Amino acid sequence: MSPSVDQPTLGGVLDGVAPPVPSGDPDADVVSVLVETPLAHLDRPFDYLVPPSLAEKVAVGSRVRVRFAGRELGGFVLSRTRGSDRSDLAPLKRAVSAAPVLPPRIAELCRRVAFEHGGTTADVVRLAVPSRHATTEASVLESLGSWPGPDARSGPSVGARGPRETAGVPDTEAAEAAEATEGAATNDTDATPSDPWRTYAAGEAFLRRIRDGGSPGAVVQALPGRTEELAVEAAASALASGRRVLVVAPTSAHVDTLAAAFADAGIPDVELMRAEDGTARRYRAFLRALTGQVGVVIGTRSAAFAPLPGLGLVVLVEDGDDRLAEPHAPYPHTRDVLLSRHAAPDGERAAMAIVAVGRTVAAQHLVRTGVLASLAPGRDAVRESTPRVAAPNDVELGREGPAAAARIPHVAWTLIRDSLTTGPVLVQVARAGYVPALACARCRESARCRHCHGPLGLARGGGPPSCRWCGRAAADFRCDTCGGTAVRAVRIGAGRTSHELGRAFPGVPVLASGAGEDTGVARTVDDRPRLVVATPGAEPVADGGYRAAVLLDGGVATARPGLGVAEEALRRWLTAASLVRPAPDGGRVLLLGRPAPQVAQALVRWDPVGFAERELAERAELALPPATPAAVVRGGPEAVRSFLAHVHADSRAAEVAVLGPVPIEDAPAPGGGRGVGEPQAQAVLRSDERVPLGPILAAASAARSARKEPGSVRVELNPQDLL
DNA sequence: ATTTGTGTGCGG
DNA sequence: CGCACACAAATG
Repeated sequence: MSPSVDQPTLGGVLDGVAPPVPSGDPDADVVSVLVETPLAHLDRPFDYLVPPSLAEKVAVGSRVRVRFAGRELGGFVLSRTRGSDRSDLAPLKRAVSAAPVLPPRIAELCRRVAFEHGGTTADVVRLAVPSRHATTEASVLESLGSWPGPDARSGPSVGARGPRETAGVPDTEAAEAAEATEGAATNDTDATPSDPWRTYAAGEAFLRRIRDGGSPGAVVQALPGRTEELAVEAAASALASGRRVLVVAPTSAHVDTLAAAFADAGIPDVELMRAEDGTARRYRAFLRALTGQVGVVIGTRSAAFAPLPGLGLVVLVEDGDDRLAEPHAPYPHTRDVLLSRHAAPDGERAAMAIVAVGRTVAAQHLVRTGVLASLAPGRDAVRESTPRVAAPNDVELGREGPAAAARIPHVAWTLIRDSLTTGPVLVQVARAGYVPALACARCRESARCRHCHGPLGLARGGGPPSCRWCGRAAADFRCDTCGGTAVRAVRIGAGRTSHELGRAFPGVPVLASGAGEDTGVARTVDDRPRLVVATPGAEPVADGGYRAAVLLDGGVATARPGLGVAEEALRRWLTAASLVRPAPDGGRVLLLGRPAPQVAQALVRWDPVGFAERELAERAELALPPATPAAVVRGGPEAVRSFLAHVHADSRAAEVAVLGPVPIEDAPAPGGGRGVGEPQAQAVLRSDERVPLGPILAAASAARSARKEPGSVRVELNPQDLL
């Protein structure tokens, strides 16, 4: 984010030398159209005449079809004016619909996001506006009477219990007026004590500012199980200020849980927006949000663009989850989209709360740069509401001796056995296929550690097989069952591990939960004793909380190469540990498998903020994102080379370091999985923090497009998987 | 990408 | 001079 840079403006007057065209009709009905062309150098609005026959069906924000470079393309009306400085305008070909699906504030949002990521506005609009569903549109139109006319300054009125409509983006005065006149009527907000926010020194002040129509921003470290309450209370405050609320979470399961919490709190007019809902449902939710019929939208990634009028608060839940990273160009992260709705000077200026059990390095960077405040609970609150965590080292595990019958380290066996007497126990394993696990080459029985009988696996970087439980290297393997000495690789995940644990704890029901498992993902389990074996992200919530959790594969999670691996490991452990009862109620967590000590300590001390701070400092020292912005450029060697040539020619790029290009293997070709085996190259651009990379990247893409240079490049800003 | 405009070369 | 082709620029 760099608000100080000059940005092009949608619908702005074209610069450059004006061609000597005669002035057109001063009364002509003219629209500025964002044309859906894939050409990067044509990312600017174009004017068209509105033929009288289409005058009624065309509105600002509506879909149209236009003739462009000889072809008929789709587009969106950005603005409508009388008269034009040129007389040779082409007429609109067709008005697709009167529905103003791309209102100016969302068009501006798309343009800003495109600008920051070096992509085109049309690409971002494709992410923001769902595909049209005519039947649904007709039914919503009928329930509404009519779409707002082109001159309407606000959407249609909302239901009696909904928030008051405010004109466009409500300014502080409008919000204050709403509060002054109707604040007392909505005081069911005050009837609900804002307990979860009292955990934070600045929590109540944060809520008060939202209620007063302000737009504070904060990153909040949530205590286990409190995320939903935090979101509900913040939303109630924004609604009380006469503004609307957007909540974005990584998965449908998160959305369901949040929706249930909002329903319990009696908050009306909540709409859910999820990618998997299908065209009709999705378009319906979108139109209801657009027309001001809902006060709160809760959704997954694509909901970040929800066109809520009078947006007063955006809440981002669990921002470290990789499902919030957009997989389509220009790859904007949900965090960046929502940040644009919070902090952009010409944006909607909504309040913002990033609520997560952990703390991402990216969020900590926003704290460090003063964009968002940091709210973290005190030590006492943490001790009261989190389980006791232990991460025994080799020595501690080694002292156990070779407990012959034990199939897992004695401490873990004892913990699981004792905890199972009163309720469910969670075992977190790495995803199937993620761990290169080993089996006896002869009898296919899984290869076992001779000390603790844990399963053997191979580290990613090579080296001898080692135990996934105690971490000891196993140089000389001998199969317990058949005496074979050779091993072979197998895929091992929740299913396999649950089978093994089932044998270790006969009579105990075992449930495997994971995306790649036959049994699928379970969302909840009851309070009865049970072993639950889950892969990260697929942990069911236990009624009453797990009595204990054992986190296997700790070393696998932290030993992989790559930026953000430690952060991701800690996030996964915290997520699993958050499902365990707090320490005062006996909750215990055991982290096994030789995790990196600093990361393990961050879990033991339950200190995600401190960890993120140290990680951020390290990234700053190494000039890595997010401390230092970086972009990855991938594609055919020639395409990458020409892209870099344009970057070098850009005077703004004087402070931009170019690393590479280097040949890479296995990279997916831009635009899909095709082109496997074609040579690929990668370069990394690294910027001085004051030089935003977005416009430089966009200019290089535009130049390549204008010159019809062959091939394509994939440009991604601050990717999670750098290195 | 497609169209439109401009320049150049060569045959007439 | 007129036409065909090549290349560049614009695309409303």
